[in-house]
Amino acid sequence: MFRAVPKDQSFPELELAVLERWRERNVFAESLRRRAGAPRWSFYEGPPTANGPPAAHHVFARVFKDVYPRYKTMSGYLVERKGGWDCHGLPVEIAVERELGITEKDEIEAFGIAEFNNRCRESVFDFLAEWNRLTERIGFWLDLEHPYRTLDASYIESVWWALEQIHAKGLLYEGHKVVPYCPRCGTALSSHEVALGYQDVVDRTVYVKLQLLGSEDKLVIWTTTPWTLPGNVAVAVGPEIDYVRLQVGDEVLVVAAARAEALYGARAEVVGRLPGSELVGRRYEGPIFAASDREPGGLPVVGGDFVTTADGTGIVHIAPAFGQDDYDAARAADLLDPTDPQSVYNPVKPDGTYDERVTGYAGRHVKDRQLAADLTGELRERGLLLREEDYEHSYPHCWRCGTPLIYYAKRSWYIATSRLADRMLAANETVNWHPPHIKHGRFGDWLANNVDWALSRERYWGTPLPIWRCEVGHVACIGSFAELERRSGQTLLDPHRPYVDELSFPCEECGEEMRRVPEVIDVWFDSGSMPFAQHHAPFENEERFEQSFPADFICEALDQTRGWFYSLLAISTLLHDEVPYRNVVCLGLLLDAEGQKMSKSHGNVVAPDEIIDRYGADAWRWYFLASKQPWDSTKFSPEAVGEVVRLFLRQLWSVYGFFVLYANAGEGAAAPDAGRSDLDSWLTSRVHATTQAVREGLDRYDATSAGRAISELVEDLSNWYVRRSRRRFWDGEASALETLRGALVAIAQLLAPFTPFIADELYENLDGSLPSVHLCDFPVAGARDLELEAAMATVRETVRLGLAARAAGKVKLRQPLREAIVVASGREREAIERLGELVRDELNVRELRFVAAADELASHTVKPNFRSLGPRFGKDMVGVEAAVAALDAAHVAAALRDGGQIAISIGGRDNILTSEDVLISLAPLEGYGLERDGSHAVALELTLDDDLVDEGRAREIVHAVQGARRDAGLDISDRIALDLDGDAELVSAARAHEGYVTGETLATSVTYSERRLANTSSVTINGHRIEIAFERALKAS
RNA sequence: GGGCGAUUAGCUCAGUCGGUUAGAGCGCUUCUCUGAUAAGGAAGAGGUCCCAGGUUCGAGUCCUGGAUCGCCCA
Repeated sequence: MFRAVPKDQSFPELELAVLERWRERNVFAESLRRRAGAPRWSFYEGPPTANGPPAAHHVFARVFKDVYPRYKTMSGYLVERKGGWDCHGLPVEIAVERELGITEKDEIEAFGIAEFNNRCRESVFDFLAEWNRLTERIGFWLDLEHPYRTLDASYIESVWWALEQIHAKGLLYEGHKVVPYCPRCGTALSSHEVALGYQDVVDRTVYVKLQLLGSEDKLVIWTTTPWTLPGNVAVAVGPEIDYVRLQVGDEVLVVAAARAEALYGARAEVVGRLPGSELVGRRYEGPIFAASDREPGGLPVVGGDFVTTADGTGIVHIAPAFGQDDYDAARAADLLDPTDPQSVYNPVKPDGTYDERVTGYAGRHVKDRQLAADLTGELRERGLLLREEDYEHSYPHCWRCGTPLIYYAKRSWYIATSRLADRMLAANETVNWHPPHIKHGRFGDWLANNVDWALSRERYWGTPLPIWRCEVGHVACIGSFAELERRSGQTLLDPHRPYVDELSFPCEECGEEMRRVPEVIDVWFDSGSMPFAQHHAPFENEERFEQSFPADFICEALDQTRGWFYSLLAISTLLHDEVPYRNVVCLGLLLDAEGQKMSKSHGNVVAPDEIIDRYGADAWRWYFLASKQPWDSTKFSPEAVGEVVRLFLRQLWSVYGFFVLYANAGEGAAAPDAGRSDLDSWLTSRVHATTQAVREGLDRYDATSAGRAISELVEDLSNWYVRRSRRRFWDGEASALETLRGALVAIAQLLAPFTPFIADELYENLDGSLPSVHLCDFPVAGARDLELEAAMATVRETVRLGLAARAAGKVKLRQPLREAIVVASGREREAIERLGELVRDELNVRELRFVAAADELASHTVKPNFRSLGPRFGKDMVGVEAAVAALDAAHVAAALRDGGQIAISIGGRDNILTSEDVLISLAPLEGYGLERDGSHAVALELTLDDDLVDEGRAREIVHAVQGARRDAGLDISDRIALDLDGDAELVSAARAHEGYVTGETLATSVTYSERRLANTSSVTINGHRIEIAFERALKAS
């Protein structure tokens, strides 16, 4: 006996029971144990930060992180799945700042770095329990007991090792980074802080004329930030851009041709043209503003690809201290040494005032309201000002104090990744991206435009940069705790600040004391180090690193192209010159039902528990996996998950319940077995086809098509196999039951990676030979019977047309009809004849009659098959179309139906067409009840005789009795004593088909008009009344 | 401003190598079937495949330009 299946099973409750079973049987660990020694398939978990609650989009990612490892495990691989937590970083610090009610760095230092970092250490795991609970609840199998944590000393030591390796290769240097900077607060802002403070402002912009040395010409530059002009060291032109020389009054001005009209209209005369490349290398009179440390003379014109003609003049003023483009352009032109911070000319002090070098403006604040006017005034007096105007644009402001930010060069430690850009691009070529456009699109572009990795952060809660430096400037990069302790002679209690900062040691070169630099590193370097750092390699477990590197599979959302996808690749390339992952699934964003990004501030965040408690984890997983391709953004609505439950899970559950009901009911009964039917063979073939499709889908990381293939199978199972096999189940036919059970077990195995709970429940009850479906080997597709699959498709099409004909003739399905006339011949006729019982039964007709041609019922039309003929005839298709149209359709249909050929003449040459090349369709003639689609057609004989009417009435009576039985709450196998009374037409029909009526209703006796039985009901059938009375009879007959 | 992606029925989405009359599910209307089914079946309504050019015998599909939306970067 199988365990009874509750019809209204709550899936969330079922899942909790399955989870309990997994725990008891230790199934996840067992699934790994059974693959010990098997080939490895490596998965890397991209670590989330657990200082906030998990949300819907985390579930989305975790479902995709789960499905492929489960599939690969069932397919025979050892798939270890070590969890991980990203622990450091500014978001954690900000959460603690908020908790402490502070916003400034000096407040943190006053509070104490040790205590501040303690708070961070605790805060980062505030929601750990919730993450662990949700991870388990959604069935994401991940080793949560031994996760890697980026704050652990062992992890940090591995990161130090990596940095030391990079330093040893000469790829770690101190340079400048131009960062958004608040001159009032004296602090740089991170990108998300900048995003908080954009405002539309009107700025005064100026056009400045610069005398080109050795020429009469003057270059015209444009800037929205006049305060940066004292920092000018060069101007940039686009080498590919065309420039014009304009005669304006007695001056010749040079601007981009594309800007000339916008700037001067038709007033200026073009007196010359030249490409930007001819300007590169010339010099202009500068510096623009006098400075005590700068000699008057010439400054260079450089080339820059970033120069556009969208606004301005096409000639860009370059102040490397005040813009990243400027900095990069100056560097590219060798105007500064990236490893020497002093080489960046920066006349502005960190407090936002000019230093003493700037003649006449020292001490003035760059955002002083009067400053721009004063600078402009001086330019006007010196005859350099061409024009000034207001310019409205969006500009970032400090979110704390509202001060306009300036872009300002700060010292920063860099990794020279740009020197390895070619290696990273080569590595990227070997990666299998899903979707593929990421490779050469978003990610490839990012790599091709690679700039050095700005590694350092002037913060507290992070992996400390392991660089010690002496007063002289000698640098030591420490790659292990042991080395640090050896050199310092002290014990390292905690590698975090402030403890690590307390260790110092003499410089090996000059003997001066070396102290650690104050910075911590970018958290992306932490997580990108996980391939080795998660195992504390190379200090220990080196073999575990080697076994798991590179990852076969990683999966994260699209925003990780600049994040983890990059940091993994960069670090792997820096250290090993190897690609760290082979397959990447890159998920789109999760939006709300209106298409808005989910965010706390919008208030449209969906709490995972709401969905799980209402519909269950399987439903949600199935929704994510099978409803659409995951790489585009997904509009998520809870109702859509509910739809999945109804359409897929309930349908599957219902078939499962049906099986158990009849398998248990027929237990012990010696049912005659007619053997496997064509329907059984068809179902088995469909299972094999689906298995093949699921494997192919999952092998190419396309869970969506794999899932849809399973949907179609369950659909076929429920709406065709079971529907057409009811009688056999009722009779307890062993081969039908066994076929259905086999199909359900196979479906459970196919579904295991997708909906692990319901799959396990089905397997447990229907098979159970292993402790869990997740310990099974994934099914392997057996041989398909393609001929039978095609035949069944023809039959189902025939049935569909027959039902349509019934509907058109307004004849109820319970009313038997004499015959159906099917237009079919050859292979199609064979198929329908072979499975004729199905067609007769489903259409409720006594006979099937075949006509080879529907000539009496319909007329033929023929059209060329463009798909097959197009490539053959190309331009001549117009002629082909005409030639085919000119053929006698009935003749063509007859000839081709028997496997013949026809000839058409194109351009004086005969061409042979086969049945492949011509599409035949039918148009019904007037006056026939014919349903047709393409070349298929079915007509019904609608005339009824008494015999048919009686049989129809008998079926109606059976239907009524069954309804009464159900209403009385009888079990399906209860026997009854039956009495029928009422209009003579109905009673006589029942008498005429007494065997049928009693057989169908499990009546052990039937009487007429005696009315001695308990349950009575009255039913009207086609205007006639019948009284049904029955009571439960003893089962023994 | 730059890059990437998307745009197909009221909604959510398929649409293979360019090929015939562009599909499914949901929702809606009507009918029907049912002793597993909260299901199923039939019919109907519902389409400027974002727009404009181009290539082609033939374009939802390829190319160019544009619009709108989203993401990333500046």
